[in-house]
Amino acid sequence: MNSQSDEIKKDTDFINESLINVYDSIMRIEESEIRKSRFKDITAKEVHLVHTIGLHDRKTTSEVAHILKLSKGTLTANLNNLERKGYVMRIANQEDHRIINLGLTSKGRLLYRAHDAFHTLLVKRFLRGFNDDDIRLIKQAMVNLEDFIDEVSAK
Amino acid sequence: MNSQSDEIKKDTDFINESLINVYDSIMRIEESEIRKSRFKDITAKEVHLVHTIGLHDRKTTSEVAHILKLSKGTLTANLNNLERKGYVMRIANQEDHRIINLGLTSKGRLLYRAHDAFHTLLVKRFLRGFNDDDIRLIKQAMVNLEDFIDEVSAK
DNA sequence: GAAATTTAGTTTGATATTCAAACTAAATTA
DNA sequence: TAATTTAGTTTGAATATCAAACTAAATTTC
Repeated sequence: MNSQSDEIKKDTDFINESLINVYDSIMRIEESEIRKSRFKDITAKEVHLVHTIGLHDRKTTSEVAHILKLSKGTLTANLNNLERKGYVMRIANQEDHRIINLGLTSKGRLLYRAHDAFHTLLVKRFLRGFNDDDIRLIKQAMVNLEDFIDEVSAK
Repeated sequence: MNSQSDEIKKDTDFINESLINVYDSIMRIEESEIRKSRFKDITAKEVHLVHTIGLHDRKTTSEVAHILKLSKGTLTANLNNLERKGYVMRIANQEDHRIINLGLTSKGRLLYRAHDAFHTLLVKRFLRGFNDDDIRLIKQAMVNLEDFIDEVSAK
């Protein structure tokens, strides 16, 4: 093996370890940043749930449970907490009285935007120094990863 | 805003959502793949711990707890499970009888390698179709991300 | 159109995970 | 040698999770 391919092996190994390490750190930072702000009663998991509800406005409880791959019972418990803390609202569905649609309160939307701003900053730094072609290339790598995930999930 | 920068905004938004989505999926897939193999009694968290112990052989319990950012009590509980299942061993330290060094059993090393093989495949697919320059570029993006994480963690 | 079935969400009961603080035993320092 | 520090475990409390039982509403079947 020559030094050129050694170099590339080192790069792929680095990418491998990085992919493993990065997420835990992001979750931890997200929680600590959010707790420095006015949202002191929120965990990383709860931010994630608020993000999902904000992204999928007025979806039903079952739909959100499916998106997050949580059981309906677990989601009910989480919703109780987030409703009590004033971030999420349950909206009775007028057509079908079995259905509860979910939405964010104005406090919930504030949290959503604060979290979104943090992520925008994160991605800005992730892509720092890259031109448009580079960004397309990195996007393609993420598409590859999602394709792989879909493939393995489907089989 | 012109259509060119619209395009790039869409790419960065995609990368943003992707970064959030991908990890959960990877954890889920890892667990389901590992459970299809001969290691049916293992959770994703436990694979992660086995990976860490494999990577940092013969480290002390406190060192591993620090690496994983777990309390010592939590690690003790996890070690009890993994020792019972036969993946991890506690090795009494001869110089200092307070210290327990951690290592993998041969079954643990098998799991370590199976998990590693899965990750190698994952990264291979992540980098599919890219040349050496592209890979260096993607590595740089991961370095950017780790730098950002370090920066925010430090402050 | 009443009875049976299905669906949406909640409640319940059991199990897992985690942490901080108290604790034990060993090593180091005074 | 006594006091302190260190490494790891135990304990007790708080959370999170799931599957299964349950309730109420809607749909289907006869």
